[in-house]
Amino acid sequence: MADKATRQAQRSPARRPRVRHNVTAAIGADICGGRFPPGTILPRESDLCETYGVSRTVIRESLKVLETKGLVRGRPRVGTLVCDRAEWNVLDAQILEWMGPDVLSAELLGSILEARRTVEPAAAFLAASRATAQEIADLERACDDMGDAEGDLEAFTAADARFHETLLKASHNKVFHQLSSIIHAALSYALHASNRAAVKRDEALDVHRELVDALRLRDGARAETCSRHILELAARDLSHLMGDAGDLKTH
Amino acid sequence: MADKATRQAQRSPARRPRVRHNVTAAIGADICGGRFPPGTILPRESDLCETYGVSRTVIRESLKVLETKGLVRGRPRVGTLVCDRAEWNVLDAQILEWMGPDVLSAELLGSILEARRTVEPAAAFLAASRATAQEIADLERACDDMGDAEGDLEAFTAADARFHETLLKASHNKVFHQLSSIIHAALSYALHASNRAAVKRDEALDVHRELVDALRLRDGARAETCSRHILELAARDLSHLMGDAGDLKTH
DNA sequence: TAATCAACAATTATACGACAAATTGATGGC
DNA sequence: GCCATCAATTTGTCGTATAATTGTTGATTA
Repeated sequence: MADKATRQAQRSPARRPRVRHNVTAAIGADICGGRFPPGTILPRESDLCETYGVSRTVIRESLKVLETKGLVRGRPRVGTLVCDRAEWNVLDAQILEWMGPDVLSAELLGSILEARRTVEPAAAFLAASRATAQEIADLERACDDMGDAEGDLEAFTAADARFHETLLKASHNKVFHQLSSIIHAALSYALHASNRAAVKRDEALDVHRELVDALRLRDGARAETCSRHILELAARDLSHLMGDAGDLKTH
Repeated sequence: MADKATRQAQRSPARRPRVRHNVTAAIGADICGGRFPPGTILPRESDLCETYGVSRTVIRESLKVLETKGLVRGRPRVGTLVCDRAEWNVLDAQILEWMGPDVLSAELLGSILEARRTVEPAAAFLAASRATAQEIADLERACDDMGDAEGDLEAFTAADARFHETLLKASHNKVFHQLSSIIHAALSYALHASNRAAVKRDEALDVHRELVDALRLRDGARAETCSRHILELAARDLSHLMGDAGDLKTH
């Protein structure tokens, strides 16, 4: 998806009534992007009103939303404090989006990959016994879209993300399903930072299809193995991208 | 029209601490508790003002917060729609708290247990190589508190929750660390619904201590095994609590 | 008579101004 | 030099007004 008009919101002239939800994204992006570093107090609300060109009501609603995400903490008289990054809810899809591919730290990317290697194979195993026919069809459709993408890296990544999200959904585990956001973030990073070779994409696609086959046959063990294989490819991509910093290997 | 005298009477007696937080929790609890079932439109904002005795500003900020949690979705002219439970962010600590032990569905509890059995052993393995001395000391302290709790089930559960939260933190994986909330919820449920036998608590405590030993020796495999053992005990407790209906698989 | 479209109304979305509360820093007294 | 009191500043809350949006209803035409 196109990343909205996050910085358009700051640049808006004056009276533009179409900026209710975008102010939250603008402030959130400014915090995640480092314009308001953790530990600092951001400007008082009346100043933020002028900065973002909206009323204090909107500013306050936005700050309350950011507060629920653990990004800031408001205290009377002292102002709104930007929380430490450790307190940020990194499972929140919007925060990951605001951080963007450029700001995502190597540590966080490593954490996400580790989590995927833990969760996704388990989800694949569960999906083998629980996936509905519709979900399997959706997975196959995602594979087809990945194949049709050809040179379009963005379309390929979108289909890839849909595949993994559907897989988590097909595990019929509510906790796993909620973790889709981190996969979006991981793939989004890979999309922007990499030029994945076509060969590897083909290889990945083959394994994806094999996983769907395993699901259709209700073969949990094989589905789990396929998932591990997919993530191994992703891990290779990532470590290659990050200059093999070495922190990625689990064992 | 809001009765000004009444509101004055409310605020004058003592202090007026953080109206917004209470109102958000109240509406959230009413939604999670079933007073506003999914699919329904909740009363218009001016009515909510009277119901909860606050101004529309506070109501709107609360609704905005609930919207970010996926609980409701506001649309102009039509009102605020209560989203389906599938859209709720069940990883959110507050939502789990609002749902409470009575409302937590068997399906969600099963999902949480499944997720724990997937994540915690992996976290234990990682913690074996990454835990700091301070974290290991904290884990031991939690074990001691569990032992000191004796008959106090609440204190025991609190120490238990602190143990598992510290373990996830010691994995030094940001994603795992954020999942602490679901463990709190699971243990909170077990606390309110069960009368865990003292024998089992002793057995659990022994395994907890063994896990700390494994961490101290940097023995990842053994830590992982201990974690599995702990969760096996928890699973037995849970299935026993829920009338061994086998509800853990599906609905 | 039925279908399409336009005007209306109701409700949310946003804005603005005011006051209350609370915390912190300063200032004066002991 | 320390402590208590006061004032200032900023958030917290409130009330109302205006704009935007959409469901509804009624009219008009084929």
